[in-house]
Amino acid sequence: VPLSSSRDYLSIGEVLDALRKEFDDVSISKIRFLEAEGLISPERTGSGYRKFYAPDVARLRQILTLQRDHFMPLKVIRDRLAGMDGAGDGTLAAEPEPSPDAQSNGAPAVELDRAGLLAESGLSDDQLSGLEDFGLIKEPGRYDENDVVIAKAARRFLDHGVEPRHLRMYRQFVDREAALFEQIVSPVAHKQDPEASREVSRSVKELVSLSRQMHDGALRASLSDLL
Amino acid sequence: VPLSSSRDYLSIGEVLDALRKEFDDVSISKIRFLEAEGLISPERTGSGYRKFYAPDVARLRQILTLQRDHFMPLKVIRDRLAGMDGAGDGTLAAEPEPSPDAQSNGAPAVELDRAGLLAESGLSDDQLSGLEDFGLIKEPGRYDENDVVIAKAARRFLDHGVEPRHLRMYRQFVDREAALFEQIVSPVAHKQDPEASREVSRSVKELVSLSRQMHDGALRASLSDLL
DNA sequence: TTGCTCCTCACGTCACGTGAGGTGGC
DNA sequence: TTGCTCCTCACGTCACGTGAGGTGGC
Repeated sequence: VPLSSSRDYLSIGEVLDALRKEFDDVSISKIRFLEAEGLISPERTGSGYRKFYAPDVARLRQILTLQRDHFMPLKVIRDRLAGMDGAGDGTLAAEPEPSPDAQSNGAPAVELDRAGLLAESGLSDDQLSGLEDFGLIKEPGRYDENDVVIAKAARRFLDHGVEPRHLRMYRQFVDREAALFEQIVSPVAHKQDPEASREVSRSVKELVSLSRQMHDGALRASLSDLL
Repeated sequence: VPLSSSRDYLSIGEVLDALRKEFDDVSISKIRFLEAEGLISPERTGSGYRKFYAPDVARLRQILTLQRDHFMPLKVIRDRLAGMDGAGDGTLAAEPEPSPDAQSNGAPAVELDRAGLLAESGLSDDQLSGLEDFGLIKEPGRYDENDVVIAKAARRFLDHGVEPRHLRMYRQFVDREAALFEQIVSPVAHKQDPEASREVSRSVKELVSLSRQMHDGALRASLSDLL
């Protein structure tokens, strides 16, 4: 969106035009609502018109992404962005390296042992071993939230007569996807600064969301005569 | 869900249990809300408990499907179901055979031409041709809602530098999945009665939902170090 | 008898949309 | 000057969720 030479900000309507290609649910009233809720704070002209500078638009884009791709409610988005505002502006370098397995995003970090995963999923010991044999669960003795999702889905697949070996294709496919996504973000991932790693995380999250949509759309299309 | 021999209906809690495998956003308060809004009218016991007979559960399932898969607001669903109530109860035989591509479940049946799909997705003509070349969209000149989902996701993938040929793997994988699901339901699918075809549709929908969960869980697990 | 399930009714909430009535900018 | 964009403020709405206070069923 080329800016006119005499202005370095966008009006609310211009912001709408700039964002609606990316976010089909954006609206003027939504942008005003987000300001009323304290999520954005654009400057004003003398006569009260909102002025959106590049960082304002970037922040809006981030909010809309968190809503769309991570189903995050506004209250959570507000808290998280407030936390980032307080912690610095992205140019810090002196923070102690966070431990690799500590989730920076405040995820509940489920940790179950084998018995816990069996109880949670309803799988038998043998069935879980089958999933581990085919690479769907990595058998470290400690299982996280992804393992719970996988185990529960597998359990219900088994009810339909699907066997663990059939599920191997998920492992194979996901490996190919993950390799593609890693390749896509690798130019940024190899940079050292902390802003780069946040950008990688954002990109990967969006790619995961796109993957789900692509997979779902294609699968429904394939099966439309049975649906 | 096996019914006890002395009852031929389900309580609201039993309905919840029966439906939540298929619809993860169903709740007791939601079911009660749907009654308050006039979308369902279960009978009551002498003491006021709701009684859900098979047709009530079927109607609920239909409402939830229209919400989830066709993003239909309740007002529209209500009007549509009211129209169908007036037209007959599903046991008619004198209706002219519906044409094979007419959706039996009242889907809005999005139909776009090529220009419409391009406008809706933001893809260029060449990009859409690329998707068609790699089998993601079947180029009949008429596109449905699945094509819109696919095209929009593809558009955003392209923004990330993914090329149409990379997306071919979705086609390949989905073909394998679809073949597995068809094999699973084939014993029932070969029966002739109409109840069988409804059961096939229900099973396939659940398999699609399980597929999404399995895929999502495995992909997030694979990429956890980048998330 | 004891939980557990279910009931109603009022109110709350989340994320906006609508519309009246008015001012500002190229 | 004339549309067009933008402004506020009050109210509406959609789809539920919550919680109090109470009754029913194995």
